[in-house]
Amino acid sequence: MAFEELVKRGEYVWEVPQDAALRMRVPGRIFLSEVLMKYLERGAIQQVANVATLPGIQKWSLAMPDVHTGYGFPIGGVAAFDVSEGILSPGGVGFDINCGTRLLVTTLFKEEIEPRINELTTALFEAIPSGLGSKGQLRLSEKELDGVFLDGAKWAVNRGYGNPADLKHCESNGCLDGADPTKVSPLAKKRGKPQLGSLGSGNHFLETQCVDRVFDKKAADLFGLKEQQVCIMLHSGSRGAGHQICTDYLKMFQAASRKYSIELPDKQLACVPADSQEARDYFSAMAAAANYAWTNRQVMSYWVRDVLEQQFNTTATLVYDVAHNIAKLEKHTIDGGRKEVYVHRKGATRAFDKDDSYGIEQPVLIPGSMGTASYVLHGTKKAMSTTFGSTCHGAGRILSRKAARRSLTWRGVTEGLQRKHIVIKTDDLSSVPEEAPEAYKPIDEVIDVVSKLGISEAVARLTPMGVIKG
DNA sequence: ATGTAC
Repeated sequence: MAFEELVKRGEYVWEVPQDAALRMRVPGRIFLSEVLMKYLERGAIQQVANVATLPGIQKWSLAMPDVHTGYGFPIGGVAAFDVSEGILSPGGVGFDINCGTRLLVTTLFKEEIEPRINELTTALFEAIPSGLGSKGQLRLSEKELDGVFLDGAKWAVNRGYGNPADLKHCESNGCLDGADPTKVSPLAKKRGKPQLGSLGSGNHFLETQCVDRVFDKKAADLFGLKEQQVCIMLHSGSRGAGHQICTDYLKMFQAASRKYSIELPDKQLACVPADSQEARDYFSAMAAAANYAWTNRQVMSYWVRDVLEQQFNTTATLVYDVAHNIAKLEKHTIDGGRKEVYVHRKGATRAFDKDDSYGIEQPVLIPGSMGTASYVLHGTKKAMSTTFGSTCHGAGRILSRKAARRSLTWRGVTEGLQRKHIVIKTDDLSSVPEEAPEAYKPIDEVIDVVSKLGISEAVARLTPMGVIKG
């Protein structure tokens, strides 16, 4: 599968034709502008085609404009599988189960924060543990950890880490049904237990941002966002627990794929029938990891609020919290009928046209790369009919971590941030070149494509003031 | 992404 085979189906819509020789069951669709086409990897096209061969796939194997090559499924990939004829695949969710984004809005405005951004960033850095292997401040018992897996963000709110209103503003209210801690391995529990309330590493971040532009005043007002207002954005996931759960089930599914005679063009696509015991077990463990991630972001929000209270005698309101690595049981209209499907979103964000948190379309949060803008959007009807209610998840990597380290320096990147008056704090200096804006696609272009496609609509643009890098 | 390896 190569570039020459892509067929233009519309502005920003490129089809990967259904190739019988490859046993594709549906065509692929990749959403790109001419600018983003330059970054498209051959491997990502192949992965879109590979996913199209999996049993029970509906309509299309999709890739968002921030697509890049991942483990089995592309990052930026969306695929829906029939609940009875289809499959579940850990590679379609990703290692960092429920990696996601949360936005809090403060009562402060840019000019109030500007003179104190250094001390605020330092205080946040000291309050929220970050980096590889970082541990949280909580000491959980086995039983409490099971509670986190079962109840998600509600577990934290019940213990005073936030308020009940927070839950209303989380995707799925911060808890996925069907979680079962007995389906989580002892090793995954051991890794997860000390880490609750920690940021992690890599592209995870905590940023102090300000609203740079409002595009949709009605939605922005409802979400509580005004120009120049200061926000805190968190990008984090399920830490070692989710990673271990993914590893455990991938290993199990390698053998199970053979048992169920599922032919795979790539071993990394290991999967099992959606109605099998193995699939039920994976879904229960994945939901537990998803709930851990929501609890993790909820607990970190508590420490953010604690810092705001101490430093500015104020607090912050939760705007929304989205998952962008998850499989969910959803009903969609497919070929005129309503159908239950497992939607795999791997580096893709839910963008429903309805949501009960504000009574309008669902808020969508898209983090940019370090030093660049982030966006608040909302979902659309068009997303419901063309992408199973999904949109992009971020800028999307273009340089590998290694390539970024080779071509960029800590000093150069930090100076670039300084020129934009952005303060940065990190324990891991190697993360600075790896997460530099130059290592990612231009976020404004990605947002432009999803907006022009109509699969989400921009509400506000946020620009960073202080960055904590994991 | 990740106690950066089966």
